Amino acid sequence: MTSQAMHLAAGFFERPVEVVAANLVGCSLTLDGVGGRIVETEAYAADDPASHSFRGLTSRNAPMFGPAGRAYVYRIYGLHWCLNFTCGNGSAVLIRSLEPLAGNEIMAARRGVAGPQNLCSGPGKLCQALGVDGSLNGASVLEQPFALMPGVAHPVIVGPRIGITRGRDTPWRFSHGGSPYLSRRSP
DNA sequence: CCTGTGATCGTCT
DNA sequence: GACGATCACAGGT
Repeated sequence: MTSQAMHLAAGFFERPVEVVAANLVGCSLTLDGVGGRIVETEAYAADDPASHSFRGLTSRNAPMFGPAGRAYVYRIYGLHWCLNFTCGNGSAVLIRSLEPLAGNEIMAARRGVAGPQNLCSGPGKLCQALGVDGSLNGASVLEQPFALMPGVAHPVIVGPRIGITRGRDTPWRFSHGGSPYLSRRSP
C-alpha cells in the first residue's frame, strides 16, 4: 500500500458541488506538510448569483470551467488570496477555515500572530498560513504540494454563506459544529 | 460582545 | 468608475 492510496480520489470532486463541500469538512489539507483539518467550506455553482462563474467564462474564473480537482486561487479586495477546489461545470468549493494541526509554528510565523485560533480561521488567513498564492491557480489538488486525505465522520452544520450580497437564500456554508477554529461561530 | 471603517487593486461594467 | 466569496483594529455597549 502506498501513501497515495490514502489520498482523496479524483472522482471525489466530480459530484454536485454542495455534496463535495459538505464532505470536505473533516478532511485533512496540507501544503508541503503544513495545514490541518478542514472545518468550514462553501459551495458555489454556475447557476448561482453569488458565484464568480455566474456571468460565464472569464480569464479570472477559467479554472472553475476546467477539470474537477484543481485549485482556483483568486485575489480579493486587492490584498488577500482565497483557495477553492474546482468541481467542474463552473462550480467550486471555497475553503474557509482549518483546524491547524501540522506546522503550527510555520503558520504562526507567516501570519505574524500567535494562537491557533487566529492561524487559519478565514479564507484569507489560511492562504497566508499555508503559503497559497496565485502561482497555484489551476494546479491539481491531488498532487504535490497539496495533500488531501479523508477524515472521520463528523456533525456538519449548514447555514448561509458569508460575505455575499446575492444568493443569500442558498444555505451552502458547511461547518464542523462547535469547532473553535471557524471564521465565525456556528449558527 | 458588537458595529464601523480603512486598506488596496484586479476585474467587470 | 464601482465593487468585492476579507482582515485587523478601533471604539462603544
